[in-house]
Amino acid sequence: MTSSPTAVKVATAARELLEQEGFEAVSMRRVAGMVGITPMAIYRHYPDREALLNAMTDAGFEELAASLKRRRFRGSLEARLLHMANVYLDHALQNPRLFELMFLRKREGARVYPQDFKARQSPTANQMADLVEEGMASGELRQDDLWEVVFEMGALSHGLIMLYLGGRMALSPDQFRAYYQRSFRRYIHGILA
Amino acid sequence: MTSSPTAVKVATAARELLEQEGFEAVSMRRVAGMVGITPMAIYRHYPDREALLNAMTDAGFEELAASLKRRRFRGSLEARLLHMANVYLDHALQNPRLFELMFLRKREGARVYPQDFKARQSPTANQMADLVEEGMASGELRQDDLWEVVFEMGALSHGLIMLYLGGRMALSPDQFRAYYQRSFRRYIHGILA
DNA sequence: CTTGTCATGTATACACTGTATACATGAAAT
DNA sequence: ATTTCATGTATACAGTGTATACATGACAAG
Repeated sequence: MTSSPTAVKVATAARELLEQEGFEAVSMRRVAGMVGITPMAIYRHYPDREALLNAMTDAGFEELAASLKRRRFRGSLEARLLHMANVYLDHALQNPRLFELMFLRKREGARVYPQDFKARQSPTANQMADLVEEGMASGELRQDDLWEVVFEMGALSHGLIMLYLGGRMALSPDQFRAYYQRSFRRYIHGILA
Repeated sequence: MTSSPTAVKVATAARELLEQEGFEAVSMRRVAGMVGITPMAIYRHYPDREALLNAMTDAGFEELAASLKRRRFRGSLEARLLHMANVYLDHALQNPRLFELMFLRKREGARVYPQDFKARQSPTANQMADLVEEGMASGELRQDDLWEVVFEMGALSHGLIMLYLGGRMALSPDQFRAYYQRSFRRYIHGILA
């Protein structure tokens, strides 16, 4: 748990490899080579490759939560929701492979809907939930299941981001960001006339 | 192109392996073993493993398009939209691993937004687009960018399904289906009071 | 000072992967 | 009868994760 010096060297090497050559390129041998140790030495710090990858995604979640916490969100409820979604998007665009790892990979210990979210164990979702709850309390948002709304906003967000990062949208980052925001607005307002 | 007998044997063996043990278990050696040929014999029918996987996802898209075409959708616009989304969901729940393969994996030749969709090269999206277009024409839906709406409905759908299939939601299939429908309705109506 | 403990590393080996290369076989066409 | 060609096999190589056994060096106790 108290990560040793080489443990963090391993983690940062792995992260570098991840972002530059993708998930499959993160092999024990290559990571070890970058750090200057033997492949088997990694096993002194991580039980297996899976655990190494998990450590990277954990770090990713912490960063995301931190950068959400760092911001001050002002303006209308809608503006704040959009602003918050944008922080998500920033994180995704700046660490695309890590983002895929965070949300695509099946892994033990991932937060599970609804219990872990209702227990407020997801720092990233909590912030969104506070905002939505406030909106429902003030009457600006329709009374509804809080966590259903929050979770599906996340699903829409990830759905779009995954398709974009997966190369299924021929848009520049700026174009995608604009579309992403329009999508969010449509979700909030609905598409009915 | 004109797939030989063994080519389809290989494909069906691969598909079986996929649904039963997951994507990583689909190895050339295991598939070959099931068919009763040498691993290298597969290469007479598919250039490499990647191509074999692509063939499986192509088949998946064809099946999905076919089962969409088979249905008759009636009732209100909203009912028909929901019904259509449900067909998607059926396909996902019945072929979960294949579905992941279809939408998660990065692959050459995947349809790209917006050009391939506007050129109506996605049979599955076309059906959704027709419905939305009709709604916009009749004035039931707000005038908006047709393909943005269609594509983001797909993104919401995939986002939810991927999170569910990825084991991030502790819901029974029926519970998930109900949530999935509520999400869709919220997208259509918006969440504002 | 010595001795043992323990964290950290190495070396080797095994089973598994995709696939390049070279060769075999049998059916259909000339 | 001979050639051609599709289809298969056999072998080998480079890569993977990781189990097992051993080495080394810092530090604490006697």
